[in-house]
Order: sequence, then structure tokens, then C-alpha cells
Amino acid sequence: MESFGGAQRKASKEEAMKGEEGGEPSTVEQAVAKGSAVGEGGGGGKKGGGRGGEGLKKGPWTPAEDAILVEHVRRHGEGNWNAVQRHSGLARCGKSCRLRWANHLRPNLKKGSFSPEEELLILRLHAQLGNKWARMAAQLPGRTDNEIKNYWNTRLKRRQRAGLPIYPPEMHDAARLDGHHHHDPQRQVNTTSPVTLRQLAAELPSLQLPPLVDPIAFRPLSGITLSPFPQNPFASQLGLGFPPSPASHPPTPTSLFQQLGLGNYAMNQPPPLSPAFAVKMELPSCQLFAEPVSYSDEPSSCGLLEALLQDTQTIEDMKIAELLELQEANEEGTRWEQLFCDPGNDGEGIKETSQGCSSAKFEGFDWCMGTTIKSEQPGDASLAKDDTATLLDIPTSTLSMIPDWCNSDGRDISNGQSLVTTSDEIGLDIHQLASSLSVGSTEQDWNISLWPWNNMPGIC
DNA sequence: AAGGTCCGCAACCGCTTTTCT
DNA sequence: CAGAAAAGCGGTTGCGGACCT
Repeated sequence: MESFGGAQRKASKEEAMKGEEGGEPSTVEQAVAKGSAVGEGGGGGKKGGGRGGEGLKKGPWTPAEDAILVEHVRRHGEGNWNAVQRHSGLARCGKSCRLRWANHLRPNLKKGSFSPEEELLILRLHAQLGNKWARMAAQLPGRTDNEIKNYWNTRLKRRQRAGLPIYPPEMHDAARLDGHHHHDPQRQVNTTSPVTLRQLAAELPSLQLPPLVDPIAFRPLSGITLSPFPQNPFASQLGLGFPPSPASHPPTPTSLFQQLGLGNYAMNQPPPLSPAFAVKMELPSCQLFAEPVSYSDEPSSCGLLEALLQDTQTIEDMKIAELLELQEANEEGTRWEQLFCDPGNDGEGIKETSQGCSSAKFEGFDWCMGTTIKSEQPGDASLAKDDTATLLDIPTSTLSMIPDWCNSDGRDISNGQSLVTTSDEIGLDIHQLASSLSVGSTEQDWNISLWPWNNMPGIC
């Protein structure tokens, strides 16, 4: 049976409470009666219109069903969703009711596309939390986790299709941190050595580094959904570390590198991986350090490690940038736009950029990683920061270091070297971190040295 | 104009976590 | 304290419409 089409779904979405669709009951009582009758797959869910013999309807909700549910909530309040069926005769399972209410029927829901501010916040939150849609939704009043998830996945898909990284390639440039740069004559920068990383890994009980510079593990996995990746490099950029949620999968070599900010997702136009592998790459947001490091809702030390690694990379990048001469500022801005704006306007330019990303790892990283953002003490990002502080239990003083890139016009860029941790310091800090991973981070640990997002022109 | 592809969205599934008994 | 139930969460799928070729 044909399921309710998108048009009807849209009508349902927009007129759910009106009950205007032809043939639909206009009263709750009628709706109840009809709703019961719908039970036998009348509406035809997209997956066969009901599974099993429970007689529960699946598929799109009708206005009548919405009315029933709304009435039930009005009378009994939210919760106890399984009782909806008993009380109202609605042939929907509790889960479905809860979802419908949460995503469509509850009051104060914001409809329509995300505002630029919301988009920015989503990016930011995703960097902090990973794919923790519900928690992100908690920071976006009127928005649902489903909405945010859809938005993100769509955006992700678009960018992948365009061959763009969600985050600047420089963020993944750290992939070369461990090994590559030793072979690059241009890169004569003192950075955290592989030995250091290995030592760190050895000190982390469950952290088992894959063969370093494993080309496969390193590969950008182009065209693959990289749900776990964003929060890492970007989170380190934000200085907020990993999402605090526990992992549900053991770390894989690739994910491990991603978590370490060593993943390289867009640089070398890697050969496409098999779909199967691609699927496996689509891992939960946080997969690393799940067992040994209990971070609960605290900023994890893993993020600190990332931040340190990123800092190290920044030093590298900046020095190389000096060698190669920085790009014009407007050129940088263009790259930002190309990389971060909606690929909807990608066109040919994007492909160009995509290739540019490859080369950018050597010549253009300055516009992101190498361009260290001036430390700011923004005053109007307090809300999100406070929320985040609450969310992650991060000292406000630490959060105050977060640049207000939401409001940045992209001009507040200085080389910010003063904030960049030196490589030697990193080497020391890593050891310190390794020995104190389970301890809450200090403000020093959360030192934010670079904020490429400060240079973000805005989300298109 | 027709066919193909992309996009946005709603809703389901399976798993995990929390609450209740 | 253990088991069951409920709730929550993230991933995935499938649909219609919009857009592109």
C-alpha cells in the first residue's frame, strides 16, 4: 500500500493541529474512533505498514492521530507514553507517541529552517559534543534532536559529495604529526615526536595506537560519513575536548586517529573505500577512551591531548607558512567560504577548493591552523558558554577563553603566537596529561591557542 | 518534457540508560 | 538488589518534491 506521501506528511506537519484534511475526523472522539480503525496498516508505514500482530499503526501520523495525542497530553501530561494507546485508543506505540510529541506536537517548537545563529551554534555544539543531538537540542530552544540531526547529516552529505571536509583540512593535518613530517625536508619544526605519542599511548591503558602512519588508517576516507571526526580536531580547536559521552564501540585504528586529531579526511584524495568499510567508519561520536577514562560530563583529557597535538601542528604550520608566504587575507576568506559555506553554492569552485585543500596542507594552512586567533574575551557569547559550562562542567574562566567566533567578522586575526604552546611544552604537557588523564583539566590544560573558527565568515 | 539525482524530512529500529516495582 | 518497563538516544531508511541534465 502506498504510504502517506510527502505532501501529506508536509500537510500533517503544517496543519497537524487543524485537522483540515478531507475525511479526517474533526473531533478527538471521531479521531479516536478513526484512529483505532487505522490500526491495520491503513496508513501504510514506509516499512510495510505495521509489523507484527500488535495492530499498531506505523508510518506518518495523521492530523487525527495528532489530535488524539495532543488531547492525551493535555489531559494526562507528558510521559507514560505507553498509556496513550490504552487511554485514547491510539494505535501507536509509546515510542512513536513520544517521538511525535517531542518532534512535532509539543508547544514552542520552532519550525522552519535554522537561522545562521542556530547553524553556528550547531557547528559549535557538534564540535563540543559530537553527535549528541539531544544535548545539542537542549541548547537550541524549540529545536529537536531530530531536526538537528537531519540538518547535520544533510550538511555532512553535501560536503562529502563536494569533496569537502567538514572542517578545514588543516585540522586534520596533524595526521602528519606523527611521522610524516620527519620525511618532509620543509618541516623542520620541533614537534611532538612519535615516541612521545607512543609513550602517551602506552600510558593510556586502552589507547592502542595503530601502526603509525598507516596509510589506510590515515586515509581521509573521502566520501565517507565521518561522524566521529568533527568533534575531535574542531573540538580541540575549541579547547573543549571530546564529547563526554561514553563510547559504544571499541576504538578502531582509524577512529583512534580521528580521535587523536590525526585523521586526515580530505587531503590526499584517497581512493574510495568500499561501502562496507565506509559504513564501518560511521561510528558513534565518541569511541575512544571509553573505558579507562571516565569523563562523565567533564571535559575529557582526550580533548586536551588533541588540543596539544593541534597546538603542535599549529606551530608547524605557522613556520611553514612563513616559509611559503601567507596567502592574501581575502584569499583566505575565500577559502573559508569555499570550505564552510554551504556546498549548495559549491559549483566548480568547490572542486577547485577541494584540490586546493590538498595543496593547502602545505601552502594554505595558514589561513586556518596557522592563523592563530587572537585571544579574546568576548562578552556576548556568555549564554552558550555558560550553558556549555554547565553542560560540561567546565570552569567559566576556561570557557571565557572561547573566542566569540560567532560574532567574529573574520578580521580579528593575529598570529597569536603568544598563545601557542611550544613544542617542548607540549612534550611535557603530554606526559603530564598522560599521568593525569582522569583528573579534571586545569585552565592551563584548556589553554586555547588557535581558533580557526574565528575566521569563519558564517555558515551559509 | 522526461528521467535522474539531490534534498529535506518524518518516522522507524535497535540499543542504552533511567526509573519503577 | 534484580528484573522489567519506560524513556531516551543515535543511526538509518524511505518518501515526495525540487532541482538538474
